[in-house]
Amino acid sequence: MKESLKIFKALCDGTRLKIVEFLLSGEKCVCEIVPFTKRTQSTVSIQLAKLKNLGIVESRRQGKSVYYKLVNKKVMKILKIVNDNPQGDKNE
Amino acid sequence: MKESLKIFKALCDGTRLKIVEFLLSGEKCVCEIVPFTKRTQSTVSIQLAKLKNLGIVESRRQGKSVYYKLVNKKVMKILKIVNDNPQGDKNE
DNA sequence: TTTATATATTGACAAATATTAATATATTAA
DNA sequence: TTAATATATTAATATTTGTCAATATATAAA
Repeated sequence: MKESLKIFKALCDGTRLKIVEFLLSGEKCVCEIVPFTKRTQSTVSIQLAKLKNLGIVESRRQGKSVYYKLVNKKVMKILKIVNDNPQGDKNE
Repeated sequence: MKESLKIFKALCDGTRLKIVEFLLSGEKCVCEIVPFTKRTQSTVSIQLAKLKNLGIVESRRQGKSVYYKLVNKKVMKILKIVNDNPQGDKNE
């Protein structure tokens, strides 16, 4: 699949978008992500797996916990743009 | 719906992404978009309507033809980033 | 008005997707 | 080893989605 399409498919679901935006502030444990998203543990686990397959995040295990972090630079840039609130014009 | 989610939902389908990238080079007639995407006329028309509802494009009629153009600045910026091929690092 | 052309809409359908409960796996502690 | 905890996977289900053929609408030409 085209790289750009992969990125947009990764971000086009509310749960995944929320996860990725949470990860903007750094690596997070699944046990933190689940309550943040207000979804069940299985839902979050499934969506994390999709983000991983799409090359957006990476994970590492530490003891019983698994930590996820954003590894896609383009996604980081895109989220900055999207969350930017320009003051000059409506949408500069 | 959140603005960012709207943008990603707009771009997460192959047909819509192709249309939007085509429109990066300027306003286009539906009669040009259809052959470019290699989809049926009804499919293209439906996807154009979705892009319009999501605030990504606008249309104007001129005689029998309808022209569409990109009007979302953030989408333009995002597409530039996504289609950028950095040479320094894998993905700088 | 009638005909031709361009685009939009509808209805049907298959495929993809998100969600959850239940279960499995992995790790650590007892 | 057994029990407890954290995360992943599976199976079932409901919903959404993309596509197309057929039809409707709008405009212009004859």
